[in-house]
Amino acid sequence: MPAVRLHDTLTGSVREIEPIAGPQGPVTFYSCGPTVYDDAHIGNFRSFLNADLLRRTIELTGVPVRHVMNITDVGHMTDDAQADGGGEDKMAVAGRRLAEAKKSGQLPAGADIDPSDPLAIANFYADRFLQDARLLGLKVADEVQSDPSIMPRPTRWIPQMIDMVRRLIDRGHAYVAGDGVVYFDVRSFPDYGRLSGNTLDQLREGQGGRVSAANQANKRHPADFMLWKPDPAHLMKWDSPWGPGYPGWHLECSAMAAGLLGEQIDLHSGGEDNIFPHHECEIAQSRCCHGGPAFARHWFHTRHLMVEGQKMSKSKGNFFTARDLFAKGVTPAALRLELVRTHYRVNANFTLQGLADGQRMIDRWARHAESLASAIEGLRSTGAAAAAARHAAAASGPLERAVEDFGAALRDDLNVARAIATLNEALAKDHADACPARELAALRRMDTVLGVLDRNAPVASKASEDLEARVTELLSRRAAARAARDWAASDRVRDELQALGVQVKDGPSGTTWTRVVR
RNA sequence: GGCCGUGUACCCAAGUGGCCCAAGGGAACGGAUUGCAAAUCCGUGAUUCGUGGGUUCAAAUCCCACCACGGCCUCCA
Repeated sequence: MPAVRLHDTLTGSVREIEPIAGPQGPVTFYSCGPTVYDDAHIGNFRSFLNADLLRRTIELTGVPVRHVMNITDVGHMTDDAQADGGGEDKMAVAGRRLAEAKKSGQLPAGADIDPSDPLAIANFYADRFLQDARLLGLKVADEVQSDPSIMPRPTRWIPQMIDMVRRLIDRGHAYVAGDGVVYFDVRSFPDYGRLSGNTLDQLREGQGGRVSAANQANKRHPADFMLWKPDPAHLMKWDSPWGPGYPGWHLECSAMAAGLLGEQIDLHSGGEDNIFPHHECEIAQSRCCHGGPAFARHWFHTRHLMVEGQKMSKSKGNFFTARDLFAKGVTPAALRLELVRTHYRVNANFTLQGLADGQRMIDRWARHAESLASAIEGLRSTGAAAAAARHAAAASGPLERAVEDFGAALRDDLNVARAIATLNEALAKDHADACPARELAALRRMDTVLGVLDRNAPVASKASEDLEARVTELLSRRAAARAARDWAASDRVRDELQALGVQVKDGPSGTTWTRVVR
């Protein structure tokens, strides 16, 4: 099967993925994962899910992927902007927030953690992230259960980071400044700026409004970034040749990618905001430490997610977490599709309407899967050997024929919209003569990438159970009214259900209901 | 100031020189169905691609200018 063609941020070109290990793979793929000071929001998940979509697309071509995603549990500083570390430790901020939540009884049941223990805070949010990620079908979050190394935590990689700092100093790419901080010397790496376009002569000191001249005094160049900060007062600290302190925040990915995947890797992903400075700095560190022509062969960056046409940011407070939406009755399938259906190199606009649009599409796919399954079951139970033989000999059905185009669309730089259109077109075609087993297999194969058929149900919770009980009670009242042909009473109950956000459907085989997302 | 991305129907969105009087989904509308609905199924739906020029036999697709929106330039996915 042809290889996946993918855009690469570094060269700006679309190229085939050619695994370092050879055409049979595996493809080595490192994704910048979440920080665990708080719950991940849907913008984070757009980036993680696009990485997941990429790895599933590669796997669809028959090439295995070794996908690593870190979980950043080191408490970095709120004012990392100052590059030499400043402000407050984010883990401490999270701890204070948790302590307050604990006091007011807002902590979820069973979450009895010590808000002064940074690792406990990190683990608390990491567990919640993994729950969300599994619901959304992030494959790496499933794999981590049998292979913990696949989602590494930087707090367990400090020796490797220290080793990298030492090597960078030895090779003349880093120095200890007057304030005792170890900095990377950007002028020692001529390619600095190639990824982001922020070359040293173009970089404007403090253009982001966050770097003050005073904090630059100790550095040889304003763009020099911190590798190790000695700070005995820091919440999390480790011994090092430069005194007890903590590592710079770019270092963890360089160390873990090299340790788990190799000094050179095939793919590296992150959100677009990671391009600079994070990935620019990673490239500098990794290449200067390990040598070699490249760090990652392909850089894969997902653009930001807007919400209802507005920029989403923590400060604006217009962001949703995955859990917020699950609590509203949004299915993981709908959220997954909504976050992945817009091409990764375009800003996506997240809307409740879009979520509903996608849900209808998924429901149609799911109905087809069910009807195919029951057709198979029907043939089996009637022992229709003749029909089975006819099906086996039948020409390919519409879904089976769509698989190739579906895959081709995805292989073309992840053209999800075209892939979905291919599927929808096939579904609208007549498949009366097609073999249901082969058709279902084809649909399932396409779903190995989309990943929606098996997560198309609302997430159960205490609230959803309460709602269900209430709805069941109202529905039986309505059924009684309908049996008595008391339409007025029946409609009153339906209005009541509507007020609860429940849509009633009377079908030939009884009444069903769904939650309306508002 | 530098780097980058986007502008296609009411909404989301594909299309990157002829197969485009432009895919797919949703909404809307019409029909079937229904106690009435919802859901479902069938059908309708842009002679036009931010604006203005240009190149070409041929442009949504290439070039120029302009307008608008978004991202990054050391917190951020």
